[in-house]
Amino acid sequence: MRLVHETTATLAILDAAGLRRTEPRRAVAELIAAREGHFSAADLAADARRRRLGIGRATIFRALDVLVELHAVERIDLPNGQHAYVACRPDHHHHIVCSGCGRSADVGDGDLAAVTGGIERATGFVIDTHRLELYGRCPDCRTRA
Amino acid sequence: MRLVHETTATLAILDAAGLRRTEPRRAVAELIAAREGHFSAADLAADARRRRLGIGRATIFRALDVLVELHAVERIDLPNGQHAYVACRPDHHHHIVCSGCGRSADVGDGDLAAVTGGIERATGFVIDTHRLELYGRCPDCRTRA
DNA sequence: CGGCTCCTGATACCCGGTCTCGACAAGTCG
DNA sequence: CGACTTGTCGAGACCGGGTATCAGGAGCCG
Repeated sequence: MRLVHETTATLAILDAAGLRRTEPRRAVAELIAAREGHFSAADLAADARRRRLGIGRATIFRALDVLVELHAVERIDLPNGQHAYVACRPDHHHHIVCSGCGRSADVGDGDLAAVTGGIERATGFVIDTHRLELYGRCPDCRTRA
Repeated sequence: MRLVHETTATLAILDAAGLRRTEPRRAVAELIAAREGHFSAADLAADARRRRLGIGRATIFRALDVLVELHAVERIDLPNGQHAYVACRPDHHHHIVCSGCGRSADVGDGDLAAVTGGIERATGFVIDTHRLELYGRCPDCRTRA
């Protein structure tokens, strides 16, 4: 089952980073793996309370910080300006977020380099990093509509 | 002087939207025009206090809402996840933000349509909107370094 | 097992942003 | 000009995401 795989992978990442495998971090990793689409820290806190895990709010934020640091989770900005988190793979990529169900898919840079190159030439800036976020409707939500 | 032009333009936008030209809105427009680079609502509030304008915090947020609505100002997300605002032109575009001085330039979509088209084909999503934010160093900051 | 550290939960706190409310002033109409 | 209507204002309470603090525990190593 995918969930187990994902959480063990997360724990392996902890090992690799020289961090302790603690019970709360394991639990947070499971809560995240059990979610679909983007979620907020408050969502996870609510899940934890519902399951009667004795996990504090601060711990959830700390675990999220760790996972963001290790690129197992990323912070995204919804069109309305709110923050959310999504589980994702650890290399450089972008997200396309479904406005219907909230699920997101990872997408690569594609030919973005050509675009940024053109912008560098036009503006004289040297681009260090970029962030591309896409919003739309996933195939499921479209067929359902 | 650029400041005067910008604020009068902003006031004209208010008229066009059927909103009242009030003293506080005028003042906020001036504060924004006097700023370079991105700024936060707290920055404007501090400016207002320093100049002894009797402008409340809530009013600054309300004025910013109006200007965002009218596309005279845009909300951006800094790489560290914080929110900021930048004055900008009212059509669709993106921002490239200098990590040195904070100034930003507007850039067009370039060939981004090709990139998003490829992503639609690869993922099956239909893309409604996108947000591209670029971070780097402006020509001034580079020559200065 | 002993002990050093890192980690945790509770709680207070901070800060950006919103809501509410009584007062006020912009534009309107007579 | 003056009364009215209603959008807007400032103050301050409030809210929610996120952080700092701190005493107590759990991991891990020897």
